[in-house]
Amino acid sequence: MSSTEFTKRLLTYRLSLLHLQEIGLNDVYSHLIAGETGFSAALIRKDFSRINVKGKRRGGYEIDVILQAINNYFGDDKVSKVILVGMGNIGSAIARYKDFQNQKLRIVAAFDIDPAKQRKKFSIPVYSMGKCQEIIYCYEIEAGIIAVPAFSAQTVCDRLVYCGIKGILNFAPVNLKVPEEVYVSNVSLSNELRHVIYHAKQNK
Amino acid sequence: MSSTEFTKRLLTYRLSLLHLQEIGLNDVYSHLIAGETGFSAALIRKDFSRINVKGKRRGGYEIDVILQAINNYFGDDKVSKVILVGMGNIGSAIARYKDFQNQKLRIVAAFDIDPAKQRKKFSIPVYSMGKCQEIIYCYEIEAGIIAVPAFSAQTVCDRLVYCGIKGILNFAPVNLKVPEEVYVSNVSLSNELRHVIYHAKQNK
DNA sequence: TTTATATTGTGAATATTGTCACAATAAATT
DNA sequence: AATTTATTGTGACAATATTCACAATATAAA
Repeated sequence: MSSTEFTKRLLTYRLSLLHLQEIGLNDVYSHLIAGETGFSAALIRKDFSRINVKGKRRGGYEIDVILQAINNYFGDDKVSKVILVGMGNIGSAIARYKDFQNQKLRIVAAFDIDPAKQRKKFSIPVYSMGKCQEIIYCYEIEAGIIAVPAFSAQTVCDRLVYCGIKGILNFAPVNLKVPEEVYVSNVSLSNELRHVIYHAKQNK
Repeated sequence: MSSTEFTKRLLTYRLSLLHLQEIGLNDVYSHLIAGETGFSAALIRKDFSRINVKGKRRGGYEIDVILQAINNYFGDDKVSKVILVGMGNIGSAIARYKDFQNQKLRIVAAFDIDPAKQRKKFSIPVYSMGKCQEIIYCYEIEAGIIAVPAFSAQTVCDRLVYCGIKGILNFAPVNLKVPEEVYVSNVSLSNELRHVIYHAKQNK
C-alpha cells in the first residue's frame, strides 16, 4: 500500500504544475517545484521516479509528462462520479462547488431526508435516501460525500457501505467506523482550524 | 517541532472521546480508542504519555483527564478568534457552520469585495478588505480562513500575512506561498475527493 | 489470601520516510 | 572541441514514527 503522504504530494504537485502551465511554462526543474510546494527537490525527484517520470539531465521535466503520469496514477482521464448525502449548509455548498467540474469530478446525485430540499432546484437532482441503492448501482458509484449532521453520519455511512461504496469523504464531525475494505477521509473543519490556530500560536 | 500527524491524532482522539462521553462513559482503555479511531493501542498510549496523561494499570484512562490534557496542549479553554475572507459559496457555508460554536472557535469578522455581501445579513459582520488590518489588530487575530477564488487567493494571503496573521486555512485550490513563520493548511476539496476515489478504486 | 487476569508504560526492535551526496550526463560556453 | 555548469537519478545514510514485547501493577476472582 502506497503512503498517503506520497499520494497527497502528487496532488499538490499537480495543483502547482497546472498553475505554472497556465502562466506559460512547459518545463520545470525539481527546485522550482520545491519552491512552489515546500517539499525538498530530492523528494520531488524521488516521487517522480516512483511514477516513472523521466527528466532530462540538466534539462528538467516536461510539465505535460508529469501531469499525464499523475493522472495516470489516479487511474483516469475519465470523469469520476460520486454521490453526496446531506444538502444542508455544507452539502449545498459542495453541490455548487465549481472546481469539481474543471477536475473531472462529478456529483451525479444528492440525497436528503427533507422533502423541501428534494423539490428545490439545485444543479443536481436531490432524492430521498430510499433511492440511494438504485442510483449507486445504476451509475456504478464507488465514492460518496457525507455532509449530514453528526448524529446521523454513522447511520448514513453504514447504508452507503451496505450499498457497496468503497470510499467516503466525511464532513460530519465524527470518526466514522467502516469495514477494512472501505476508505474514509474525515475532514473536520473544526479540527483543521484548531490545527492552524495551534501552529499560528507557536509561530508568534 | 512536534509532528503534524501527532497533533492530528490528538484531535481525532478528542472527537471520539467526546462521543464516548456523550454516550455515558467515564473511562476508556487504549484498545477501545483504537477501535474507535483506527490507530494502534500502543501508539495511543505513547501519545497519551507524551501529553502527560496517566492511566491506571488495569484501570484505563479517565476521559475527562485526557480531554483536559488535549485542550491544554492546544493552549486554551478560551475562545479562539479567527477571520474569514470570501463570502461566496464556500465562505458563507463556513460562516454558518454550527460546529465552530461548540468548539469554542469564533469567526469574528468576514471580508468580501462585493458590497452586496457586505449589506446582506449574516450572523457575522462582513466588511470590505480595507477594514482588514484594523480588525486584525483590534481583535488580536492570529489565524484566518481563505475562501476566495483561486485567482485572488495569493493576493489575499499576502495581505493577511502583511497584517500579521500567522496561520491560514486555505480553501482555494492553490498552493499558497508564505514566509517560513506562517503556517498554511491547504484544504483542496477536489484533492480530498480525488484521494478518496483513488482508494475506493484500490479497494474494489 | 492467593492466584489469575487485564491493562498501562516504555525500552528495544523494526519499519518508514526523507535527506544527503555524488556519479551520470546533457547543455551551454569558451 | 574542450571545459564548465546545471540538473537528474539514486544508493547510502539519517531521522522519525510505529510496533512489539514485556515488566510493572492494579483489579477481580477463587
